[in-house]
Amino acid sequence: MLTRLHEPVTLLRLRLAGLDLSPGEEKAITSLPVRAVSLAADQSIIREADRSQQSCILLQGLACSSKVTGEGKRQIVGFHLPGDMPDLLSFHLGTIDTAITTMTPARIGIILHEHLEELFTHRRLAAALWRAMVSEAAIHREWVVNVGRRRGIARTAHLLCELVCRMEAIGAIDGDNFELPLTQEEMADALGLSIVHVNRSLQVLRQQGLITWRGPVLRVLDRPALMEMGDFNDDYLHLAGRPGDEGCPVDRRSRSS
Amino acid sequence: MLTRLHEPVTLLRLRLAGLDLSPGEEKAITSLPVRAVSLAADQSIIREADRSQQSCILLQGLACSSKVTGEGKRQIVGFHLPGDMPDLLSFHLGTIDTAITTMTPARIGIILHEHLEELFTHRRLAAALWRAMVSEAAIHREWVVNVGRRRGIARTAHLLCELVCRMEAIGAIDGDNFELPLTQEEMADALGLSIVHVNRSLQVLRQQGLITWRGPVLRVLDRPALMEMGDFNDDYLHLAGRPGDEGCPVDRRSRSS
DNA sequence: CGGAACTTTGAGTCACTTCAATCGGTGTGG
DNA sequence: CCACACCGATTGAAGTGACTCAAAGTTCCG
Repeated sequence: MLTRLHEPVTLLRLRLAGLDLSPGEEKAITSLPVRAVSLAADQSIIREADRSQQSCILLQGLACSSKVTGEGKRQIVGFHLPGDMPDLLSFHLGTIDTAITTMTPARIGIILHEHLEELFTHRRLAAALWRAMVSEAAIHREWVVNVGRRRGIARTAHLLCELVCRMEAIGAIDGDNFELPLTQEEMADALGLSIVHVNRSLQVLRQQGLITWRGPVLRVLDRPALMEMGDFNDDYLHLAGRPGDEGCPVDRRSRSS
Repeated sequence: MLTRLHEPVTLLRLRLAGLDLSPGEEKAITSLPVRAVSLAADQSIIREADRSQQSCILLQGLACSSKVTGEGKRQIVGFHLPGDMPDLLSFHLGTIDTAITTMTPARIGIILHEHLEELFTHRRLAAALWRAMVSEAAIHREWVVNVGRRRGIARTAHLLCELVCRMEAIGAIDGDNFELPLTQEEMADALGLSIVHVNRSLQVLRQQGLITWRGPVLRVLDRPALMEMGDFNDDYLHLAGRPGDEGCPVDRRSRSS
């Protein structure tokens, strides 16, 4: 099904949060040809064949990027939420060095690189994509710290905090509840821990009254305490509307195009 | 000392490896105003004050980005070699969430963001900077895997392999020797290990005849074996000249500007 | 009701850490 | 030129966080 951006536009907008678009920019986004595709859980998002021809935007559902070591151990290196463009880098690199997999049933919008190029001709849109890319890299850096220097319990709490904040930023959180349909195995692969250890870490968080996690719904009972426990500070997420995060010079200028 | 790009240009070019520049692009680079600054080892590269006003390019020496946990443990999240632009992201984000520190005496070139903007108007140069950014992110992802899923010895070997390959890519390697003036403490902070364990891991690598590391000079005695030991594959570095790494569509097109 | 997938629990083991001391090189002041 | 101090590398030994193995308990779903 080839369509124009309807719901996607609202998502793309979230990524550009804080930007009021000029008519030209508006049009560039809404006229972007996008093919919407539905996927089951645990499906690879990347088809070998057309790697360097297209990228996608996650519309609904949860996905992750992962790599596997020579010993067969999997490490998830990042989660993708609705509005993210997990394989945007293929546009610039021509290859992708991670597997990108849905973790829930999902819908993605596929955008051909030739069309994506259009967006890049708008400097402020290009800058917005830059910012998305750069803040993804910032998340990776924090993950290195998390996996490298925090022990199991803090590490687990930290990841939960990140997910809460990111979910919140895209409005996918309801009070203190939100859907987090991850298995403990997936948590383990994201945290560089064993399943058993994740299970025990979560028990501690529960016993201390910080969270509840029954079924797919995570409830954060005591956010400050969870952040404390996870040594968490959301600066690295570069969420919109923070002082010092004004974006690049291009944005601060009057609208062009 | 305000200067024009002399030696820096050769470095910037390395980043763009494989691109033959048009006269316009050539000029954009060589006319870029750059202030060269010499720094001692263990100096912070970022001065609080002008964070969002300028970025730098590392001309000589070795630097790293690091973060510190609430418990005071340091994690190095990436190394910077000559030619890298460690704080390029400040151009897009306005803030930097890591400390950037010299690890040896170093020279950096400081470029004002207003001048950097000039480069971004050249689409192929902008694309080249994108690629630099994106491949840095790819390195971060591999670090997450390394720290999360490989044991001490493999982890250590893997990092050495990365440094060898990156050094080689910028021509900073002589045969199998190259200058790697890191302390074991710095290695430990990069690997998420204790100093003691790094020391013992290195001993294994030496005893197995894979490396020699006396003083600041690392010699790789058996590269294939070291790569084997470190479960290393250099795909993620996206070094120039690899099949599938043709860069983005902008590059594949005829020169503009 | 049965089976698959996930969670939870227990117990033993190991990789890695921490603590603490020694060794070796290098620079400096006397 | 030597004594001392400092920094980094190395070693030993004890402790522990996290892993592995294995089994049992749950939940979900056809």
